[in-house]
Amino acid sequence: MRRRARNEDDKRERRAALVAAALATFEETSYEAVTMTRVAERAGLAKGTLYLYFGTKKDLFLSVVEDRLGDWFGALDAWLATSAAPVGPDELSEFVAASLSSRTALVRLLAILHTTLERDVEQARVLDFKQFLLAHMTTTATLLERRVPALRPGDGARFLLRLDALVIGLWHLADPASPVRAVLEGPGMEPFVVDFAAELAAMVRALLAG
Amino acid sequence: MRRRARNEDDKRERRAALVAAALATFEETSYEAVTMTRVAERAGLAKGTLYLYFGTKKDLFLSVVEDRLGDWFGALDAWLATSAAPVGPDELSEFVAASLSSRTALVRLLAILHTTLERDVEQARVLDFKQFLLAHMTTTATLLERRVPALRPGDGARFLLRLDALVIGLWHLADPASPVRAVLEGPGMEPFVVDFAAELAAMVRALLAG
Amino acid sequence: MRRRARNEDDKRERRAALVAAALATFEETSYEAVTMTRVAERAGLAKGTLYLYFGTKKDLFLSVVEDRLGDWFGALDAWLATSAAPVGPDELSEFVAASLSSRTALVRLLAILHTTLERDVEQARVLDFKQFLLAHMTTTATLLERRVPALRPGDGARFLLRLDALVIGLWHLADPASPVRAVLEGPGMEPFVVDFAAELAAMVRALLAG
Amino acid sequence: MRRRARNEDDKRERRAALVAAALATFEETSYEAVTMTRVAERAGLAKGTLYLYFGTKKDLFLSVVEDRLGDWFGALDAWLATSAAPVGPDELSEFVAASLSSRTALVRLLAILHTTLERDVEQARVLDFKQFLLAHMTTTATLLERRVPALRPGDGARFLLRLDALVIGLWHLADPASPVRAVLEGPGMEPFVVDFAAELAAMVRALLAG
DNA sequence: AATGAATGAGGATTCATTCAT
DNA sequence: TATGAATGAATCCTCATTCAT
Repeated sequence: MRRRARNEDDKRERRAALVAAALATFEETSYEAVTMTRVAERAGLAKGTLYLYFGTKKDLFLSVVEDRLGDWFGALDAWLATSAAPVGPDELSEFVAASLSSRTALVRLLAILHTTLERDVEQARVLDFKQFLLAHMTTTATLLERRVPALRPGDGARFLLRLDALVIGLWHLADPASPVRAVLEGPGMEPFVVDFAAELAAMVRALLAG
Repeated sequence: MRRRARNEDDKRERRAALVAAALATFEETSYEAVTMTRVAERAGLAKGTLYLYFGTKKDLFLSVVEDRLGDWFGALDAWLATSAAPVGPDELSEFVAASLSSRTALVRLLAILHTTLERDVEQARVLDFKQFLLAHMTTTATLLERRVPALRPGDGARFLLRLDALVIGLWHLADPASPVRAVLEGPGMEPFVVDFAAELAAMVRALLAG
Repeated sequence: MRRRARNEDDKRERRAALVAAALATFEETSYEAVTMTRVAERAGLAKGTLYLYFGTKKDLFLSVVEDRLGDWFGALDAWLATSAAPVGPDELSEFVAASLSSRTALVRLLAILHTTLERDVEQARVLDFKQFLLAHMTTTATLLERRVPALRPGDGARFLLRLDALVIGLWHLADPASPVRAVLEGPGMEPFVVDFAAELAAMVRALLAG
Repeated sequence: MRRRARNEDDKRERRAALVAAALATFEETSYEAVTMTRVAERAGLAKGTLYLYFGTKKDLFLSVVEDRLGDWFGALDAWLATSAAPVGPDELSEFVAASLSSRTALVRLLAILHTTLERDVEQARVLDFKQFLLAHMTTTATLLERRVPALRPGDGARFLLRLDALVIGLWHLADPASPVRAVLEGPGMEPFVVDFAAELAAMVRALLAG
């Protein structure tokens, strides 16, 4: 038996370790392939213990999303806070595309967030999650509206939501299953091949321009 | 035993009946909830007979997608062929949003196409499906480029692909699971509420403008 | 539609063609993997036609056994009829082992004859099969008793039956499934490796001597 | 819910109970007719619990074989260890035939071991099984070589393997399906009727003599 | 707090055989 | 005779979650 987590700090640490274990396993495989047993083992704990910290698998993964999303919001906020100079559509779209392309796990999670992770979850958990999102969105929206002239006051949150939609949709297209990938290598199939980063940048730019 | 489908016409008809049964069942429930047994029963045939026409559940549903997508492409093509007058971004985005909003089943299918229906399918089936798509896309792309000034030659196919991405992403946001829906009715959650048709129209317009 | 088999000769020919198709398919795969559809296709006929000639899959395969067994009995009889000189245990066991080793299909069929082919078959079909066997056994037994001094009058049939047992048992040991084969290649596993021909010859010799 | 098996002893006991349930069900029916559900029910456990102890149906039945084979090896070893007097071929063959005739389940399992139970199994499981066999064979072979003059040093293992072949082959002949049994009761069919115990004893004797 | 044994729902698929044409 | 469309039975296994200890 592992050392017991008596105080709040210990618990927080243990939660973080479990989230990290879930993330690492997810990065190697897929959401379906991640079993609660594997996560617990990876964290060096028993399955039952995992359930002391996260009530369900979806609860756990919503926490993984919070973790990764927090990381990304943090990076974006930091970037926006670097200076006070106006940020053009090109600059913003490039940063967004690059910062997301290098965070594959986050993108993959967003692609299943609404269809899988948010289904059949306790309403209270959803509330927590949405409030977490809301807090980050509000902060970042404000920063965006301040630095990006293309975004008028009140457009920040909408921009982030639309970005979410673009990320989800483009990832679906850009990440074909292996038999599909094989087919798309054939002649004439070029129209179906999507470069996630490039296309995301282009569409974000168009959005800011349009 | 049902009357036998001897000639090609009978068979085509029976295939169509099975696709219709699958579609109807899907419209009432979800992809997971559709069992091959239910589909067969609904069509008044034995399960084995269903497998005579469609090798797997995914094969069946790819055919449903082809059916619904063909229907939508047909509607779009017909609309584009109505006159020869230039079609503006507003007009096009409105038509697209309206034609898709009234085709919920199609949109729901697109939202799971790449993540579910195209996974673990025979490569040959994927090839058929993609060629079907390609044929429609090519036709429609040509019509679009002819009628829509905002689309320059060669932009038609890309437009359709980006539209696919938008549809998928926006549907994910616009169709929350019921506990999520409940949460989104709370105060301050307005930023998360997405009106599929309106948002799709807006983003398509932006895309054509940008 | 294939030319109809009107007279008895045509029918016999067609039966033979179907047996040959079943045998060829069996040689390439396994009993389970042989489907009635494949056999019919291979013979250039429809499945329904196959059922005009053989009531069940087991009926078909019993006929394949009759065919292959007839061939082997013929070879043995011919060998025994070559001269009138006494045949020693070594000679006989060598011939038996060699003639069976070169007839893999027959051996594989014998290995599943009693457990699979003879289960759930019409009694009438079994009677036919056994009478076919009996006729051959009687003939060959007589020849054996005449030429092989080690076999006293009345021992021929029993010898053939014991040979059947040996063939079945040794084939089971000599033909491991692939994961077993892999394990048997490991150190210390030599006792489990069986050379069908050699072991059969040895055991037949022992039987004639004992 | 059944009392939980916490320590190793409890688990061993539970494994044994499941093996016993499988064996009992097999004795009443056939391998195919034994469903995992029935075995679990018989043991008073849930299906999932059964899979906690045995990964697959074949894994379970290989354990049943180990159980029954261990029992038989034990009986043989005990018999061989009774005294130090030389054991003649007649004595040995009688004991072998009798000990196996009274262990129908074991014989039936051996008859399907190589064709069914050892097919499509994890290589690791096969390795375990073969090592179990090897251990018993080695022990018993040594005892045999010590007590049975007819077996020279090094002949013990081969004897056991040949015995396996005889058991398998003879059981196939001695246990006809019911329509076959009916046919064999007819006139002239006596050559096909096999008395397992008698024939096994005779062939073992011949083997030791030859 | 920690453990890990126990639970049990849930569905696609194959193919021998039949029989309407 | 020939065809091939229609039939339908039958079962293993996974893994999130619970709860006794």
